[in-house]
Amino acid sequence: MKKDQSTDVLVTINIPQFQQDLITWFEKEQRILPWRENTDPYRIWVSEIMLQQTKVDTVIPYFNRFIEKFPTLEDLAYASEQEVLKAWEGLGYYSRVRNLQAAVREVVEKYDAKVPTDVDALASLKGVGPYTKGAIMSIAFSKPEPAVDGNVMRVLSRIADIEEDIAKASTRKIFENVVRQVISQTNPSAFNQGLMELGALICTPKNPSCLLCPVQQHCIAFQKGKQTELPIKSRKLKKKTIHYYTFVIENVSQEVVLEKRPDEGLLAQMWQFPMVEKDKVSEQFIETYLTKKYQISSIELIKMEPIKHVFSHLTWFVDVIYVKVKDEDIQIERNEEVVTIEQFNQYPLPVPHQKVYDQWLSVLAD
DNA sequence: AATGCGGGGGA
DNA sequence: TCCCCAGCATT
Repeated sequence: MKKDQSTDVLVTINIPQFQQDLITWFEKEQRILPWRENTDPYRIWVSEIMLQQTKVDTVIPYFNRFIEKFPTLEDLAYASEQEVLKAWEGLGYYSRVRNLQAAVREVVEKYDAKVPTDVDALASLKGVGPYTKGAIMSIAFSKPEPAVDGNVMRVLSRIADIEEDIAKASTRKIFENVVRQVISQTNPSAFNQGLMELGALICTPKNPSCLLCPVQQHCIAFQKGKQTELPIKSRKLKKKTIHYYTFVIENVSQEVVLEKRPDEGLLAQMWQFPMVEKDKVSEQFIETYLTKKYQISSIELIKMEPIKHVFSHLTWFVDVIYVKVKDEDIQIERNEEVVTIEQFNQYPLPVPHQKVYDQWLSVLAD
């Protein structure tokens, strides 16, 4: 059974009062954040991409370094992919930055390096979805477009007592319709940011601070005492696990082998210590596998600390093996390189392999 | 409509 | 442990 959410909101909320309460609170209480220094569309854009599924505190240092390195849209467009990936190292969801650079290059070519103010042009850019489009339109261009993220769905589900499952893709549109009805036409930027800031600071997932809430008087869930029961969110299935061996293959010159991951999929185009699924190589044949693959004869294998790494959809268990090679030459494949310690900072590594790298360094220090 | 895609922090 | 986080692309 479905309620008519549109009517619900309209008859229940004093919209002008709600807008004023929210905006006044936001203007007064908003956090000082680097991307709030101005409304440069490029900076807003970068911040919005970084903030996807990522907390503000995590983003801040990345944003500052990124903008310092790529101050303008054109700086980013002309940078090398590897340099850009390196600037994103550790932030996760790396396709975000590859899409961002592709989009920025398109803006340089098609729109004279100006972020398009047209909604559809903006939405057509790689990596710019319904949320990011609305965020840029409202924050950078002051246009009254909805920008519905997880915060907004949580806040509005409580304000308007909406019981739709926010885990479902189709639910976002319901909230966009709600926002279209209640958004401030005169200050859509502060309104949208206010909803999100409220979700981050007051209307939190657990233990919301309703007594401090600037829009408490508008909140149906609070009136009903059911604020902790909203939003409704179905949970998802268990993760898969994969077991790997990874090898720190060090030659007599204290260099190691790195391999580049494929162009698509998990951790695309990132670098790692050579890794193989345990299914493919049983423990007793590791030495055979290595000597054959790298065309070497004299090696010593030393077990290091295993690593567990949890992704959003799967878990890696990685056995780390330190391989000291006595041979002069190592035969490597096309996607591999032999790297010195000094060169390491040029290679973007995912976090689990940064941990391997740290282990290797501490061994060398002994 | 469902799934793949990172990583960190809080309860 | 599980959940959550200023989501998007692909199928």
